[in-house]
Amino acid sequence: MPELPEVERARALIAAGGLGRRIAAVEDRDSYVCRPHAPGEIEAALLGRRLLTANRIGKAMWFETDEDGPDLGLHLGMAGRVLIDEPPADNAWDRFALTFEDGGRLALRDKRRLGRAVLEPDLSRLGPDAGEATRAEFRDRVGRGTAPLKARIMDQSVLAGVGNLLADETLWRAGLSPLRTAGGLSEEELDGLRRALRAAIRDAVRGGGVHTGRLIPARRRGGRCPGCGVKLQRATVGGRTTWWCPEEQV
DNA sequence: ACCTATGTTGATAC
DNA sequence: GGTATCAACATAGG
Repeated sequence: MPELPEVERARALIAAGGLGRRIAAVEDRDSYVCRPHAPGEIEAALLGRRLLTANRIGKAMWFETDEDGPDLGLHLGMAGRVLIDEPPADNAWDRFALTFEDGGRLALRDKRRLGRAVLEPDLSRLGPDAGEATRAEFRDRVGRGTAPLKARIMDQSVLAGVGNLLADETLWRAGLSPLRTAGGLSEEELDGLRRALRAAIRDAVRGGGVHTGRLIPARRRGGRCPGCGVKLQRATVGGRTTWWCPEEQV
């Protein structure tokens, strides 16, 4: 699930219901999800503090804490979700959790364990948020290199937040082939790509996730272009399964 | 049983 | 430096 739109919803959930509550306990026993911290380390740093702010760049979230405490970083990985004030999963899928003094709870529920909880997260290698990059920034960063366009927009150091599904949806909306060489796009094409990306993000945040996109339901065997009805093409591009319309995406 | 697939990221090799 | 590949994790399905 989690690409930029899902992460934004998780951030908003925490902003609305997770701030200002005093932390009474921390479940940080999963030393893979909490690496490189040892069990108990995150707990020791956060006990008695409260989350003050809920921030996001791309798919990365972080929260400042009071009393000059460390920031807490959360990443949803490939299958993570944030839950607030829900009972713990009986099956051990809650890989990290804060229990508040009032009895409530904030949990990172993640079967796959590819999510992350970490103190003082390193955000230095992230590009600008995919929804916030200015036109000049976007032209400059996306419109270079010899990698296929899809790989370029999914590179988190170029632009933060675009995942596999959002990439396919965006390229479809923009009418651009995922196979185009990033550096070969015109300024007009780059501007159009930026517009398509911002619209796809806006729609997905409103709709509840990137799955609510127009192309996404057609990304399956025999799927057809929602625009012209031709059979979608499938291939591996940038290491990820990619679907696109061979007619409309040039 | 065995192979493939799946929203991510990181290390590694060319 | 940029790009490509594989591995990390767990589960589902053909």
